[in-house]
Amino acid sequence: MRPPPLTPSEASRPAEAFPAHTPAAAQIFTIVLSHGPLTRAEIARRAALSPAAVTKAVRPLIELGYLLEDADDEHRRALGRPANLVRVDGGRALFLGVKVTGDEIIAVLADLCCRIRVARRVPLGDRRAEGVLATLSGLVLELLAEAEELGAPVKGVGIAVSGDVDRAEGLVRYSPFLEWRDVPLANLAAMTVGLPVTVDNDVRALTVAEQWFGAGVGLADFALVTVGAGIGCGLVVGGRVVSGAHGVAGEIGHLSFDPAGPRCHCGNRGCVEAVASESAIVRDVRAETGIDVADAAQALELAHRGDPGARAVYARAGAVIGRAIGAVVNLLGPERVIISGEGLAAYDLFAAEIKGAFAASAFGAAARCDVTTCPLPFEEWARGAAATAIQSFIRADSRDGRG
Amino acid sequence: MRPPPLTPSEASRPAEAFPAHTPAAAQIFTIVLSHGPLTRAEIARRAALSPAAVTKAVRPLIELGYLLEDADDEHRRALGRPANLVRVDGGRALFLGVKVTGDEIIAVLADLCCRIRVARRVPLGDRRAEGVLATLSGLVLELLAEAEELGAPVKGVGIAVSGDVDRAEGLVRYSPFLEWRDVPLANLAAMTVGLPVTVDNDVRALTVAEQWFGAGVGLADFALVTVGAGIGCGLVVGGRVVSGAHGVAGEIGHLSFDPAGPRCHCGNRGCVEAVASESAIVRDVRAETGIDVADAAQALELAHRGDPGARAVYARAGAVIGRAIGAVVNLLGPERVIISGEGLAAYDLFAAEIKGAFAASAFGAAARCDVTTCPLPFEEWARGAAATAIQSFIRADSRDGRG
DNA sequence: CGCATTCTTTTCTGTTGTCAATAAAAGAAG
DNA sequence: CTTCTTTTATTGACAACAGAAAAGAATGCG
Repeated sequence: MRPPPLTPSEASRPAEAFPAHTPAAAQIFTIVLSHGPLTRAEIARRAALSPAAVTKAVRPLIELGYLLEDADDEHRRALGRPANLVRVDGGRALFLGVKVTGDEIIAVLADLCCRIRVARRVPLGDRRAEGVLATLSGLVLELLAEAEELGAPVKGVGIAVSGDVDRAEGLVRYSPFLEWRDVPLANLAAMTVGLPVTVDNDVRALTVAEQWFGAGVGLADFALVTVGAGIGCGLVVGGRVVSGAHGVAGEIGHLSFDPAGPRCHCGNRGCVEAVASESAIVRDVRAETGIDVADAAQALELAHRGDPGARAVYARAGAVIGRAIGAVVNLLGPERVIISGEGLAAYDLFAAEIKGAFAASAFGAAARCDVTTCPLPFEEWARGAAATAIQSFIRADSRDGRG
Repeated sequence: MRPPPLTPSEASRPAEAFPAHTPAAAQIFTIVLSHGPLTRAEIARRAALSPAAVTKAVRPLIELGYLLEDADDEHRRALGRPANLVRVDGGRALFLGVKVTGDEIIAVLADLCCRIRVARRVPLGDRRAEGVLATLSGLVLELLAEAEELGAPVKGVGIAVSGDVDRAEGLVRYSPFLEWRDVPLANLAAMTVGLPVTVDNDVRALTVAEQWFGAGVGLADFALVTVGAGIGCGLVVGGRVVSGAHGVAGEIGHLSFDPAGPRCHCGNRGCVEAVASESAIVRDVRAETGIDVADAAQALELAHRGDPGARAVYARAGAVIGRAIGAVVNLLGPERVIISGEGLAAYDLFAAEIKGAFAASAFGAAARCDVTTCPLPFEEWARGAAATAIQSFIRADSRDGRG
């Protein structure tokens, strides 16, 4: 249950273990990580532990430099001993996050607080595992060199891949975009980069990032909906990211609300992806306006210029997304839904329809759910991967799971 | 964290505490409860504990009679010391389960293994809280008298109510059928019956019963779909029953897959309940056949006699239910979906359509989900309530939560 | 300057669960 | 019939974790 004590040689190695011996220590660190600087007393309250336990857990973390302490000058209460704030030293450790898509690899170097320090993207010629692995290794080495200059050790690598991914096994079971089946990516990558590697589904990785560092902080139940080339959804229920019994969950893109809708590549009609994905929107804008827009950007521009046909296409997409969110909310009753993704560029065209369709389909108390958006710069997917690496680092041996 | 030690007077009271001091003990008891007789070695494996810990946790439970031990004559392995099986003594304690509907109260007396010993139902004239409480108390007293004869102490009462129920607070926030708002039912009932009372949503209660004693045993992710007067859904994700941030979850009945479908009382069109609930089916059978069937039973009989119009109505209902199950499966990727409810009487009319629509809408690996049915005698809802009472009894003070 | 107040640390103690050794209960082998 | 092997169960020593209580620290207030 508990990791064996470190031998001297292990302890002096650069890749020393994270000193969160006990689940309580990992929980405390996670709380400080997500909820910014806190006093020990506040940590004790949030973790439902005694102040003594917090002091004891915090000490080794401070000694090894993962936590920093300073006086709380801001909100000094009138009375009593002034509190000391405890916060995470982001610069203490670095992590690599890598997002692999069908045609490029995006990698970021993030610190322990998951702030991006360096970002890189590289096009991908060969989709076969060996080729991808070679490109990936090159990119990782490049970022490791950058990390060298920042003077902090890189403690882990996270890789995000779309499709059916088994994080525990580090296995990509099936990835349609890459045309991979049963690729033991974590082991392969760990071999070539010499660091612990965490592999997870891309949407789940993004969800972890939101849960620990984003709009999902402190929420036990929320959903993250990504709109872009595909429509995805990450779910957090009871503080845990949902993976499903077979490794697949949050497949919001193939919900269908209209049996007469356009045909989807999955074989059904009216799927959310068949209406609201980038390719579907481009297709529909062409059909509706007769203008041969080349890609999503052009379609978007056309709609922004006020073309009624194009606007109607976006409105339809928004309505379908809103209904899909309504379905998620009715089923799971989350506290918040975060909409994100490249498709958010068109949010002004969507927004009213999304909110309208959501409000109409949410039932009862579920409608109290807060629907927000969160911009998604291109490195965000890779940052999600870094978040999974941080997660793995913190609880290298202690399973916990609350956000 | 731990309950205070019992004073002598408390210890000698009939309602002595359950001796599951530690979370591990509660976990062990739960494992034995759901997974039938087990050897200590097997319990240790399942609970990820050392055999020593199991021995220590089991002893007081045997001493107080909650567990029984006997030799394992069945599957004697060739070699080694013969194992002793540990099992729960169902007769050691009794629980009351009560289901309150708009027009009747159903109550059962169940043992610790959640086997029903006695069942009663009483019509309900007055839906106001005081009237219901009076009828409920009468029924409870009646069953307590029966319990007297069985010679085992009644340790708790569970009450299941449809609508928005806060189990932790014992509060019925809103129940449309009863027209209740913010009724502190647990406290009120505890006052009149003098026993610990657990109040929960009816579908969640049924889900707990399936998770601990039914088709959901051992599954970390499953869904229970009830078909009847309404269409409901209980969800278990990561071993925990989903309640949603606002107390509402599993609202499958108001998913809509057809914007042109019949209008639903919630204001939308094409909701599952507007197509597949008993009242919708009766309405549609009348419209389709021109025969003025009085209720669901007559509609069912008509369909069973082969009337094509009636059969078409059931087929439509089945298709919608199948799509709803598909949505649940795509979102959560459960291992199994259990279909139950009074409407199951028509399952032969539904089945093909449900399976077809489910198979068509399930995406990728999610389709590996197993779809089963589970008959639902009328007392089953009340049994679910009893299961929640058992659950509360076992972890009176230790929070755990895995099934 | 003492006092109240709040945050933090220390010391002590009890609980819990693991470890390793041992006992128990068989069949198998000689 | 004895001894060995194999598996299950128990025991007692031990380590570690977290809580309680009390003391310590750092401030404002009268």
